[in-house]
This record gives sequence, C-alpha cells and structure tokens, in this order.
Amino acid sequence: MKDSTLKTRRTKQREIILDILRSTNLHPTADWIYEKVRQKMPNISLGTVYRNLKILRDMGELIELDCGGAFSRFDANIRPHYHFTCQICGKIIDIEEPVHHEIEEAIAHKTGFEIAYYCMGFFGKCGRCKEAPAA
Amino acid sequence: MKDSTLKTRRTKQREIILDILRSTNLHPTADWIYEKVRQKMPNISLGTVYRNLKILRDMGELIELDCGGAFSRFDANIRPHYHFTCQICGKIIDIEEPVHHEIEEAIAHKTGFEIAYYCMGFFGKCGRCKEAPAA
DNA sequence: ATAAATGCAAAACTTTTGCACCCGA
DNA sequence: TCGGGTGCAAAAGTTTTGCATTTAT
Repeated sequence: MKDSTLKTRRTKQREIILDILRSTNLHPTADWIYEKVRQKMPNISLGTVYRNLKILRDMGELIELDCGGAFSRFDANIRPHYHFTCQICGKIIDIEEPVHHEIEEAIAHKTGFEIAYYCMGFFGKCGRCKEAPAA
Repeated sequence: MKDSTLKTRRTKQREIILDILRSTNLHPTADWIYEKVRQKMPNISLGTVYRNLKILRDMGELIELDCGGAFSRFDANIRPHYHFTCQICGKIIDIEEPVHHEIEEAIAHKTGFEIAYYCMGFFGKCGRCKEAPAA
C-alpha cells in the first residue's frame, strides 16, 4: 500500500495535517482540516492542504473516501447491484453478483444502527486494461 | 424504495432524460446526459438536467453513484475497514467488521478483472438519529 | 387556475494550478 | 545548491439557485 518510491520532503505543514487527521475519527473534509491547521499555522493556504492530502494519499498515509470519482454518475438500474471501476480507463461496469443482505443484518445487529442499504464498489483493472502494457 | 408521495408532473424533458439513462449501461455523468438530451431537445438547459436527475433519484427511478457526499473526506485509518454514513446527521463512523477478502477473489474469478481493492459503505440511521422523532 | 417545471444566467462550492519565492536535504 | 514545497490568487469544473415565463393537471 505504502509507496516509498515517492520523493518527498518533511515539512511542518505536512506534519501538522497528518497529526490533525490522526487525532480525529470524524472523517473530515479538506476544508475542516484547513480550519484546524490554521489554528496552529495561520498562514497556511488551502492549496497546500489539498496538495498535501493528495501526496499523503499517494504515500499511503491516509485514505480518500470519495471512493473514486469527482462528480456523480447515474444509473437507471435500480436493482441492488455492485459496480467495478477500472482505475486505468475509468469505465464503470455492473457486476452480476447477488447482493448479500445478510451483511446488512450482521452490521445492524452489531452496531445497533438502522441500515437502509449498503453499496460496494470494486476497483482494479478491467479485462482490456489488464492486457495492455503499463503506461 | 420508490416514493410515490412526491408531487411531480410528467414532462417531456424528464421523460427523455430517463429514456436516455435507461438506454445505456455506461453510468454517465450529468454532463454526458445533457449532451445526449440536447440531440433530441436542443433548448434544454443543464439546470433542468440536474434538477430532474435529483427528482428521479428521489422518486427511486435511478441511482446516484457518488455513494453520498459531494466532496472528499479523509481518513488516517489506513487499515482496510468499512464506513457507515448516517443519512440524517451525515456522520461517518468506522465499522469494526473484518474485511472479507474472499469477496474480491470471487469477483475476480467471475469477471476476469484484476481487483486491487474494494470499498463498502453502509447507509442508514445512527444510534442517536434512530431514536429521534421523524423531522 | 395554480403550482410545478423550464430556460437562462449568475452564483456557490470544491478542487486545481500558475508563479514567484522559500526551504529541506 | 537544487528541486520539492509554500502562499497567494486566479481559474477550472461541477452543481445549485433566483427569476420570469411556460405548461401540465
């Protein structure tokens, strides 16, 4: 997961950003992190926060929770089903796998939450991109 | 899933939007749909496409695939784990459930794709919002 | 008739980027 | 030194919204 081939420098800004994210379990947005960092380092810029979040993600130090995809996509297939997103070509493909509703029940029982639905997304290389030589 | 209490009118625009989405399995973006609709109805506006996609989603006629959340959220917990998002208060909570890697293998075997990882998100009402009276 | 829906354009919002300067290794 | 990083501000890109007008019921 961690990619140590990346050339990076240790900067105060990056350190604080990661510290703050590690000190919470709120799954905050970039803007929330920005406001928190500003309390310790008022001059930091929002661009720096965004840049570092991307770098830290590429380094494997944190996870970005949008599950891939800057903008919404729509699907008229309203039967419960899963999706596969190709990390190379970006295609989204329906997966013909029965939905495991027992997972919902297990989680609901364990947490006490009321589960309306769950969604599962797979990420990797589709058939065509798997064959193609690495870019 | 479908909400028939919504008061909606049948308009040409909404009909075409749904037709186009039903005619493809590409999981298109709003902009892609907009361009397609314009071929049949050149004067339609992008705002109308967005408005109708939201309405059709609320009606249960289509699914929005961003899995809840317009902007990215970040998590320093890099162990594989699941998330629960409360549909009422918006909170995201880590779920302590072992990740089922055999699912990846089953899907990889069935599709021939190379699965790098998968992510699962649960949606519903958290403990506190479950108790609260409906708004 | 009347309230939902539309078209248009401006605005809101998140995220990215160009550039000159700074600083860590 | 030198190239990665920063701050600032402008720009890009998606999505929302205000408003006058149209239109389905």
